[in-house]
Amino acid sequence: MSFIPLLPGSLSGPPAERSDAARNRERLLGAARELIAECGADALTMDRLAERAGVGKGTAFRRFGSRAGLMMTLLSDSEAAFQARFMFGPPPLGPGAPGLERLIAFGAARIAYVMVHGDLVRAAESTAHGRYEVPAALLWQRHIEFLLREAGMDADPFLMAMSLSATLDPDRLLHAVRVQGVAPERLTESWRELVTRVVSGR
Amino acid sequence: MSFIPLLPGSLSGPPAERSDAARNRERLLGAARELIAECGADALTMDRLAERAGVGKGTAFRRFGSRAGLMMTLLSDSEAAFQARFMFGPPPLGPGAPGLERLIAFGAARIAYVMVHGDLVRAAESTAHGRYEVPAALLWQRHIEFLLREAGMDADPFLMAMSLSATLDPDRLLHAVRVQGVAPERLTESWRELVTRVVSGR
DNA sequence: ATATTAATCGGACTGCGGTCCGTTTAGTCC
DNA sequence: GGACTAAACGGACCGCAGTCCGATTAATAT
Repeated sequence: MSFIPLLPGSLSGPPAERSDAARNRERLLGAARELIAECGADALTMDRLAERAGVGKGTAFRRFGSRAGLMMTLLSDSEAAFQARFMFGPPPLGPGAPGLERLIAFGAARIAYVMVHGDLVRAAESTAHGRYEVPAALLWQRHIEFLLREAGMDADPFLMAMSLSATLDPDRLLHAVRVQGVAPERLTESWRELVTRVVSGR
Repeated sequence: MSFIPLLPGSLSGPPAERSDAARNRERLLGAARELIAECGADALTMDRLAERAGVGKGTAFRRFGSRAGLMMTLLSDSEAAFQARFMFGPPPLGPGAPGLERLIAFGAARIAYVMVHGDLVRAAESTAHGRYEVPAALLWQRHIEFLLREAGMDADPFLMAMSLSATLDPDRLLHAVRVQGVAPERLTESWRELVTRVVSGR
């Protein structure tokens, strides 16, 4: 008679990670955080990362798939927290407030988020095939679409959500602030104007 | 006594191009058009281009600066024509119609333009430093800003123009059509809704 | 024609993201 | 402990955009 193994396998997760793989992942994440703290996210190359972590280059790619995948992993904590805030948190960001107010709050929060995690977000989205397939971006867009419907917008909420997402594109936001010298509060205010007009439009 | 040379120099242009340089530029442009016709713009690499043109790689870069520069050169004719249409052409695209109608027409024309020259436009904008510094994109954004003012928009026309430009971003438009299967007419209609609400807003 | 000079030429070179594949090793079963 | 296997390892390798610099050549002055 044999007992059913409790931990690895069977409980429908990834079939457990080998110890050396786990160790190397931690090494790589640590090295990545070090390098970013020292030289910024833009200067992080996969070669340097592997060298710093004392690991082969192939290992770095097998763990994270790509440079963008690594960046997403580094962001995942703060990103999950952000998602939790607008999906389950207190109003006006979370449920409980009218759609328009939630939209305004969402844009403001996203702008603030991008101002903090800018380079990381940009690096995470700069994947060759499909900048718009990034799960987080899709979720945000669907959230905007939902809020638009909630606020009574009837004209093609799907494409309207796409347009509004484009406005919140990290690349554009960072360019406006860092190159054109636009104050973040001005971005927030403009977003408020935009969604107000779109929702209560015509 | 010596006459002032008529052609090269003096008349404040680029100091004339050497004959071999001109010949190589034509060769490169021809080869580029061939390769794009055969395999599409995405498959055009600077190595293949130089090889096909029977020219060194360095020459290709000196002539056009970068891959994006080459693409811009290839587009310059149709782009100039497009600019002429909305700056000097007949209404509603050109001057003579109310601001809002010109805005609507502009978006429609730009969407149509991107549907035709899609890959080339995308390749021309995918320059490492500054996707938003591309002269044509700047001109479009300023044109939108001007039309917004014309239509009586008072709330931060600069940033509103930026948002609307983001909606017309070639990358996003092509993704919507080619990956998500959105019909171009639907994009045009959504643009009409968007600018109408933004202009006559609140 | 010859000399001068400055622009052009071409291909070797760099750094990058990403892939491949022969080798090593962790976990398991006896 | 020893044999087995599937996974992980690592670094050589690829294609790419872009740079560099010694060799070449077109235009000009003599």
